[in-house]
Amino acid sequence: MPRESLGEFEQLILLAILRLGQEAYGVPIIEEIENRTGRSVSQAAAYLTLRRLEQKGWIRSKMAMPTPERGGRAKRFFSLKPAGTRRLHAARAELLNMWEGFEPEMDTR
Amino acid sequence: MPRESLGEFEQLILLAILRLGQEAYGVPIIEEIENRTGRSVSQAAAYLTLRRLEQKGWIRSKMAMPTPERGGRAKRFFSLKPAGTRRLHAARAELLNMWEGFEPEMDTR
DNA sequence: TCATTTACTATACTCTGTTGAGTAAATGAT
DNA sequence: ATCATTTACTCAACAGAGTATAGTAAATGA
Repeated sequence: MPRESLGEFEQLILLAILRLGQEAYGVPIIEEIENRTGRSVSQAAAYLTLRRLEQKGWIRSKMAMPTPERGGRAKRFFSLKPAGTRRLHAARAELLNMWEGFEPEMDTR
Repeated sequence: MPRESLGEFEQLILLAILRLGQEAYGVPIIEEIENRTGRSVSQAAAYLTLRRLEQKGWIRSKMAMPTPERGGRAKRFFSLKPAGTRRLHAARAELLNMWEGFEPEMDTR
């Protein structure tokens, strides 16, 4: 059985979906994480994690029609399910509580 | 080879060490995480993660003398090494960037 | 001497993260 | 039409991180 808490990368994926809203499909999700964290994200890692998150019931997905542009294949769009939003919220609350009062130390390297 | 980024539980352990300062040994580390996150932490999970973090060079440890109290065995005290502080800082920065502008959505439920 | 308390360890296993390569379906050029 | 190119997604194998169950070790107190 999967664990209740979010993995570190799972959390980034959920946050990217939250941020992207209607535009949340594989490629922009990867770009969003790369742009905002500075790390590089492989497609395989992203899509596999997306599938696992869907299996756990934290996100849902739906295929869309292909778009008329070069290489414009059909996209699979993702959105958060209530359970996923709750997990994200819980993960944030945990970290805020752990950081509480120590933000200054953190910011001065 | 271990990965560069912090695992989800590793991050909690490092934060507990940061918070506890001179008092950072196994038992209080576990209690700090339990009290601030509400989840239960097994001793095995904590000590194993501590050992792995030390092997990676992110924390250091030192055995202290036993204390004169019932069951007062020698404690192993932990402290952050510069590399660990940097990883913690980087993990926080990544999440802040991902959350940026979306805190309100997160707080409403 | 032995039960009790505090602190730490061993082992095995599952879940999560990462890599390297590959497939599929669209358009554009010749 | 055919084939290179672009965009989007998939497979399979493995390494790393997280968890559970159980147990050991070294103190004190009765």
